Amino acid sequence: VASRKTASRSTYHHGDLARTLREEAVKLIREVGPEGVALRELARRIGVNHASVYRHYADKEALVAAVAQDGWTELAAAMHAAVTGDDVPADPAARLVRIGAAYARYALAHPAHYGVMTGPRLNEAGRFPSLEVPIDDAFQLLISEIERGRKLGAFADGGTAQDWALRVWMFVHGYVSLVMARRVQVKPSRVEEYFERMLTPLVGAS
Amino acid sequence: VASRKTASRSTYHHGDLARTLREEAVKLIREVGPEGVALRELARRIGVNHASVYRHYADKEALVAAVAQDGWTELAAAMHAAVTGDDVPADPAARLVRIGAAYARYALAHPAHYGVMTGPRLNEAGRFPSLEVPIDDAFQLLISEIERGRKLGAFADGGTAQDWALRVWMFVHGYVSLVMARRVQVKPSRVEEYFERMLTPLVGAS
DNA sequence: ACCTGAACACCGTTCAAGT
DNA sequence: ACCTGAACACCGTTCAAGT
Repeated sequence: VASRKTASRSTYHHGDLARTLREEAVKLIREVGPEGVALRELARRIGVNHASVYRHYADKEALVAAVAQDGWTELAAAMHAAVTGDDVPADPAARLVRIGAAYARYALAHPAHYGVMTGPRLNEAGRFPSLEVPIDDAFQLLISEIERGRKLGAFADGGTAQDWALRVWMFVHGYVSLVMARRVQVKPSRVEEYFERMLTPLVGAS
Repeated sequence: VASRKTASRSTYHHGDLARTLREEAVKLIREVGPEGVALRELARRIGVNHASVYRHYADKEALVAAVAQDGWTELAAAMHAAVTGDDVPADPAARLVRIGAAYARYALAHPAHYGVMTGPRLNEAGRFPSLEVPIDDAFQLLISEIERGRKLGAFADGGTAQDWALRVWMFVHGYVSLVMARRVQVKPSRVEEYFERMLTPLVGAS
């Protein structure tokens, strides 16, 4: 047949509209906050009819869920990077604090995106199971670090490895939320340093 | 002059519309979530013209801020009640855990209301300074409990009393958020018990 | 003084119609 | 196969007009 499958321009003059929508949504969210995303405004900025969004996402919630998933994927990667490479401490508690600090840094560098990731209960009805994949990945990193620590005698009391992983997640999310709400004044350059100072006494690192 | 200042019916046939609006808003938020409040729907339920809302609140955000303030006032009262009366422990860490558990219980009993209280950065531009009053009240309770504990030798390391108060606030908000997002499965009747089990190892109570 | 009706500029979603 | 234009049922906010 005569159709050209390889030509990038042959599919759509914007290239990959689904991807363009997600990227423009991130920008819009950054400007107007997690609540203010509007599909019509989004389409206007890209230069397509607003109805064409529905060719790529079932509805607004589906687009938002895709944006949230992109964010969790990046956040999980940042957490992994925090305990990969040189100058990573060997002390289990210190490693855990590092991972939490990387989480806090990502969230506070992308506050509106983080708002979309944690704000609306997107997968409450099980609509977007793939959203859980990077979230589980991030959580599993905490679990494996804690289990590694337990073999070395850390995090012995206070319940299971999961209990400890949840404690860290609860604390870092609370930290991020309070800094974001300006309940604590922290300069952007001090976000990680202050996080380490706050969490360390709780997990007993030196 | 002939006007009747004392007759309750003479002012408005709904009595106190501002109050009615806030109460109906709480109900509506409970049904549709923190995002779904609509002034027109609110007015429809009460039976007034939607424009009359603007006689009592400058805009939607002002009404939401008033609802949030009502919530913080109730939450602060619940925290005070947790360390008032009989069978309140004397141990400083145990008292702090009790206050946190009362916070968690209130938040998880009124999840949508709590979402309004913590979700949008309502006072970011300093529009609603009175919103800070009950929030400061709640925070001061944490501070004074911690300072009391410090005189007895608790919370000695790890920074100032404010650092410790923030740690507790961060943790309890994170706990509430993760339970609300169903990242942890906790039966409503076990919310306080599980909170105590999670926080106690972090603050070193027996 | 307080409430109403109409108007304005927006939304999300659907669907027949175009190419 | 993919995008468009028009329509529908909603919003928040404003304002002249009613009582």
